[in-house]
Amino acid sequence: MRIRPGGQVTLADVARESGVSPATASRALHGGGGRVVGQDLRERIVEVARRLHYVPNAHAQALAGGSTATVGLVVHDITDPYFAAIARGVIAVAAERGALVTVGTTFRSMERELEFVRTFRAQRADAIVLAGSGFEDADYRAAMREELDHQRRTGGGCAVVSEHDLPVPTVLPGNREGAAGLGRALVAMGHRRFAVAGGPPCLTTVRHRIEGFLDALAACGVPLCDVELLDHPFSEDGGRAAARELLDRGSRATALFCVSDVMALGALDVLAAAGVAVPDDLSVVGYNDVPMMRRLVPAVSTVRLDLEAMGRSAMELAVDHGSADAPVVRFPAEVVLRASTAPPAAVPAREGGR
Amino acid sequence: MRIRPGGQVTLADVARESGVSPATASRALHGGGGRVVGQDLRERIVEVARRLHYVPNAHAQALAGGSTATVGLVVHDITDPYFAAIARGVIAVAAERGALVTVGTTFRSMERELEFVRTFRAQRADAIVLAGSGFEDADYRAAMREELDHQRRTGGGCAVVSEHDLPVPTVLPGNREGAAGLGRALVAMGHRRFAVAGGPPCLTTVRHRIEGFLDALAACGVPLCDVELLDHPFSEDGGRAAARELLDRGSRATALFCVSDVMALGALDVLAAAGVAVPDDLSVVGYNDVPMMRRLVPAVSTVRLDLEAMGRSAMELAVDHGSADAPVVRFPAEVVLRASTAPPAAVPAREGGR
DNA sequence: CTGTTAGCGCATTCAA
DNA sequence: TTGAATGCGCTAACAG
Repeated sequence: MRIRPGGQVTLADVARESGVSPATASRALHGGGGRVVGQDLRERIVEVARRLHYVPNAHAQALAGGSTATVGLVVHDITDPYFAAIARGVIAVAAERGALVTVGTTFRSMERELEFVRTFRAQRADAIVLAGSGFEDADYRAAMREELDHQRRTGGGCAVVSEHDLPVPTVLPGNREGAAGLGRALVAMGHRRFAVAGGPPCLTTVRHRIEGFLDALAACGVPLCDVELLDHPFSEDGGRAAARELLDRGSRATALFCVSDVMALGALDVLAAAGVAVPDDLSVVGYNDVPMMRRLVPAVSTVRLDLEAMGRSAMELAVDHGSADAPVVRFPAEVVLRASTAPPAAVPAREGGR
Repeated sequence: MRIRPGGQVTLADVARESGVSPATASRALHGGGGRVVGQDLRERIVEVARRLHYVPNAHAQALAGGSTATVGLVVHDITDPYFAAIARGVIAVAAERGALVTVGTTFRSMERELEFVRTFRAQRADAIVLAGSGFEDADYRAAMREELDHQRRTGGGCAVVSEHDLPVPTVLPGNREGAAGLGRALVAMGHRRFAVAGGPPCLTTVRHRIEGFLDALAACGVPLCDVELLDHPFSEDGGRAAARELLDRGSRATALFCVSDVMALGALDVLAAAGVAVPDDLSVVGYNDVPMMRRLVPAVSTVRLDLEAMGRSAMELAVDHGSADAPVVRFPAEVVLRASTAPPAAVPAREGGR
């Protein structure tokens, strides 16, 4: 970025122009230190500041010991409605507390994620919130742990959303349980052959959802060897790729579990283009219940998470907890069955199934 | 926010521990000033810094004359896909240039918008981008003009998306033309009686779209007194309210123009619940072509704007232009007719209409 | 190549 | 109530 030339109006300018000392100007403008400035004097100073368009230098203020009133939020992709909803919650609480939110977008890169945390630490953010899924990587985890550790040790707050396996305040969405509930619901409907469109297993969220789903199937007596695992990016395009793979390999699955709504969106696109009828030929489910899912035709079955509340909770945990404790707040997941799921054609809705 | 207790590891600590001067440590760690530090010495210092978990204080760096590599982005609502798309463009370009983006969410309050700009100025942001519509308010405009003026005068960049009538770099989406094209298309289809679900006319974007639409209708000979103006908030809920008003007053309109897709979404919800068939009973159109519109059933006719490109362009304008010039980059709007629009039932698709 | 000196703009001790 | 002095952590001159 460009170097900024001088030309700023400083507190000293305001003080000189008002005929007072910088200290007095500072007190008049920001009322610090419990000290009070004479009514008329203050008014005069404020007036001069306005006339000069004085804007305090936030860096100087921070450096001189004041608070930065800044919160760093790390997300994978701000255009993903999942993160948008969480961000909304975080921003709302931050606003209530007079803090500004800085959003860092990592596009799912571990290096970038660490880099953002370091940058936020450099900015001395009052709190750092990690909204994205953690990675299944020992080095990453150790590095992140150290960063957050120091963040807290130096008086800053932090919180993570999703399982990161880090000793910091954590907001835990029901991933295993929700996916398990979905699995049971599908089995109860009569499905026996499944495909799972999963993101990369290095994402903890992905792994948990898949495990929860498979565990439930196994518990219901479904042979897991019949489950096709489609491993693709955790994105709309990834969903598209998964659906294409499904089609290409001539899958016999009657139900497709996409580990996120966004992936389901992509998959549905490809399926529609290929003439696959949902749910008649194939039932499709997603995860998160972002607002769009209920409006599609057919409306998409999914698992509801109160994303905005999770964001709010994360922000609150981040600012309200010292380095001592690391509370965990769990958010329940609720299976929402809609029109994109139906008993498989081969197994009419006969009672009892099997 | 909480005050941050001390405990930070400083450059001085690293220097002392390494047995060198702070200046040397600074150079070794950040390689500034063209000066070079001896290979082995540097390595030792870097090692010490790592061991101590040294994180430079960004405020001190900024204060001492370095760049802040920070960009402030002001939006009305980050969960609105319109802004999410623009933000994505802004973030992408900022990332290319090594800058971090700070997002401020105003929820359409003029005061908050000004407050964010002041805050970004206080943070000495390298650039400030206003992504939301401007307001039709002389005081607001004058205040914003002064703020941005000073931002630029002090070496910072800035840019606005949408008509703000400010002498700064501007990205202009086709609002009047797009809305006019929509109006003509609807008239060509045979529609004569219209309703317009508009946001508050104090938003410049809203006013331009409505004016463009009405002008086109007038040019086509449609009596404007037959156009019902529904004035509601510029949001999904506003769209809902507009549709309810339409229903309540027993409107005879055959086509509903919603000034944004998000409003159209809300309106469609209410219409569906009320049993109004789209497009058979009522044609509905939106604006912006956010990704969801093409997936709804019926797919929604709208006006396409390349939002992400607009965001990219704004960011580029902001950093590449000094206070001298204020270029205007126009982005074309393209009418996209889909299934939510059809000739009105009363006027079968007879050639020529009228 | 490295150390020394001097501020960046502000809030906050202290003294008056 | 106000003013003077100090230092936050760092970088950018200058010397050496």
